[in-house]
Amino acid sequence: MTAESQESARTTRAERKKQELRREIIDAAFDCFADLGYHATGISDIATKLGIGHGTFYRYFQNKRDIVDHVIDDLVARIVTALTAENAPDAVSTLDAYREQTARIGDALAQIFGEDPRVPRLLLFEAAGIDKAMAARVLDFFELATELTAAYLSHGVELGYLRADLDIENSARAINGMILASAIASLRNPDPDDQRRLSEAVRRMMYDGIAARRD
Amino acid sequence: MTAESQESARTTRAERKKQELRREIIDAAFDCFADLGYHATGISDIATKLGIGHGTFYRYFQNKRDIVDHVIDDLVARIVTALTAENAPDAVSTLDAYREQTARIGDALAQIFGEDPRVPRLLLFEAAGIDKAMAARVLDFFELATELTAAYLSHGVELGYLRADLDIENSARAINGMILASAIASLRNPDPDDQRRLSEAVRRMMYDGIAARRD
Amino acid sequence: MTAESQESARTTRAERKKQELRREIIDAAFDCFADLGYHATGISDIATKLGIGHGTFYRYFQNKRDIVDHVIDDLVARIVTALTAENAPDAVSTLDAYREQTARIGDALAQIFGEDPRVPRLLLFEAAGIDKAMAARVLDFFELATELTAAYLSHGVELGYLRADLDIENSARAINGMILASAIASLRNPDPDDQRRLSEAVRRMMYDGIAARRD
Amino acid sequence: MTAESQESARTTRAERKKQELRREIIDAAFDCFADLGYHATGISDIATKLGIGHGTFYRYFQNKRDIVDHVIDDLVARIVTALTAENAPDAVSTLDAYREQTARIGDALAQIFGEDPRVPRLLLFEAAGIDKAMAARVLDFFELATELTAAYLSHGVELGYLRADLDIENSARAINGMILASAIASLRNPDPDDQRRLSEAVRRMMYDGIAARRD
DNA sequence: CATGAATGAGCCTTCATTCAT
DNA sequence: TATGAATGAAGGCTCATTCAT
Repeated sequence: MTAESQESARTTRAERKKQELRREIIDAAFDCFADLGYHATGISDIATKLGIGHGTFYRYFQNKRDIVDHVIDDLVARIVTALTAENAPDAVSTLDAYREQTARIGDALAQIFGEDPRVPRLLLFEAAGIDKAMAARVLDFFELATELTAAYLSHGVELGYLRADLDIENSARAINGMILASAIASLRNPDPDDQRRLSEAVRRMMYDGIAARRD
Repeated sequence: MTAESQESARTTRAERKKQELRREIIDAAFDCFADLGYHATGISDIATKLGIGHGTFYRYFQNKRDIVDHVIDDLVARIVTALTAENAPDAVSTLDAYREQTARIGDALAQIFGEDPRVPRLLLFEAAGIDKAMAARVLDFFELATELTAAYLSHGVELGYLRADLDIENSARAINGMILASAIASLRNPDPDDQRRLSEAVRRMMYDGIAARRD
Repeated sequence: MTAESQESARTTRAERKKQELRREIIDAAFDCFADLGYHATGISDIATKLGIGHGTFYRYFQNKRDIVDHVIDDLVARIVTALTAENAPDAVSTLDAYREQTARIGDALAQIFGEDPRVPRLLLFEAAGIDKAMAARVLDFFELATELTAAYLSHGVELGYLRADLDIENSARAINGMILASAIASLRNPDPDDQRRLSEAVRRMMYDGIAARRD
Repeated sequence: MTAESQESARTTRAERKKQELRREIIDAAFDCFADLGYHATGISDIATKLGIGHGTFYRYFQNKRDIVDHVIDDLVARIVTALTAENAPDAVSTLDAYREQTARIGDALAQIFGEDPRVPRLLLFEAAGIDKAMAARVLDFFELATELTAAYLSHGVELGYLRADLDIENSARAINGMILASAIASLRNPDPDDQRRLSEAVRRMMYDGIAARRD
């Protein structure tokens, strides 16, 4: 092994350690922000939770505002991944298959929101109140979610299993609103059965509406 | 005019002035909280906006936390009033009348949310991030809204123009989620036409669902 | 009755009322200062206790600092009166009569200090901490007390029933220190029997000292 | 020098510096409280006197109320040390030795009170007026002083050089009252000669009383 | 590179005092 | 004359950020 490769290896290991600590700081910050709220969280809370000096924090992140951006990045990535993984819009071609896909996506979201209420709390209740820029980011996230949902609807309309006159974008917004309602409901009542019932009600709303059958 | 009635008149005028200023402080606080955010707002911002000394603020409200409660009270009252005024759940008895009522309620909400985006911003984006207690209030508000909506649905099921197997409470949550989505959408895009289209999409979701007709 | 005398009578009555209220304010201030302490007492506390507007206070006294001076004046006058009334230094001419006089004075002081612990508390524990000027007044009061006591001692030395080589002024200070100790002790323990025992110990200290008899 | 000992040395140095600054803050606070009074002293006064930022103060003490407790702790410890050092109650066994011991203790107190009038001023004039809790501490201190003095008297009674019928506790209070009078007198008149004369008058009061000899 | 001591901007809050009614 | 609404100086305290060690 040459001196260079040793050098490289050492650097790499140091680099890896650095990345690890960075990750830990983000996770600790997530915990603190979700538990105490952004404003009530001090940098020292995050540092103490990790057992590091709070000066160290500033070697990894510019300032308090910087870290919360990364925490939210993380959150959004996690949710988008759950929404897209194994569930491409064009993977189905019948209404029944679409219904099943909808259910799968719903389950994935319920998984994320339900298993850790700090996720929806931070995203819905904390983030937007931090400042204008973060509020804009939250709106962007909703818009992104609209686009994702709209892609599914769009595909269904093209294949003919969804209404031809569907207002795709706004229907996507409406559907996401119902998902949002689920997330909020889980904050108050984390019971999985109740969450499943709400999920079911959302799906019936989507497919059957609320009106009595006329036939 | 007797001394007594003068006394009474004077007291009344003073009392009225006091109530007026109280009102103005709530309104100014609403402006500040919605524009700058709760945490970025100082008592002095509120006082300056009114041209009063900041000590005066404390003659009308205990502290910063106190005023925001009153601001939110106000907001909730305004919304609940809009939802219930002239629209008792039992005022209609057919699906068509119900659709119209739904539209009226939707318009009233759009009026409130649309005409002043600071209303949804404060309620949805600022309030919950203030502290745990306020987050709980926001959840309570959603629950209250659920109950209001559920009352409409319940009436419709009883009269037979809504599905007999409707999961009333959860459907109410789903519907409110769509309303919430409208409010959020209006934050990004205040265009009344777009809001109307979204409203329409929500109503079609409720009555027709998204699936293509099988006939 | 002439118009003039009516005028005069009315003025006099008004004047009397004014004096009464002034008195009441001083008493209420005494209560507040003794109970809450000078700094913790607000003008509004005094006004509220009397059921008057706190603006009215300023029609009777210049400011907060002004009233406390009057309260202390009052206190000092009460104590000096008790010390001098019926107990002129030259009223006695034998050691036994002097002992009795000492006991009488001691009783009078115990009366004042013992029956209302707020008196010594305000004078000893509150007053001196208010500001430099008041601290000086308290020192002046101690000096005045020294002079009063010294007058008794001086008379005794002249008549020969007290030691000829007595350092009158400093002995007066020492005696007053013992009285002071009694007042302080009464703050901790208001039991009249204990106070009487302490009084007795002070008198024996004065006449017999603490040493065992050599004879 | 190993890395460990370096580490240890550094820690120790930092620790020592910290303790030093803590000490300096207590001393500066003592100065301010004694000169300006507790209420008139701001944290910034203390910080400015030391040339540190006022935020630094809060790294060493909880709040303004906290520091004054430590200042008083310090004062009490200093006085108690002076009273007990080299002057155990059982170190003497004759009246003459006791007289000398009394004189030594008196000198030690005169030293403390006389050389720095801020000591008695803070303890007697400022402390008790701070709040109820501090007033109680001052009373506790007087009680502690009573016990210390009583121990001396008790020993003297046992050995027979003090009166067998001496009311030990109350005589201790009386003696301490005279000491208190000395301290107060030194506030007005710091002349050492005058203080010595007062000291002497106190001792004669203790041993000879004020009455003329009957022989 | 990690640390935590030091900093001070900035906020909330109190309350003595004034003055229009 | 009595009132109490209005005022703003003043001060305690927090905490994000910096930087010497």
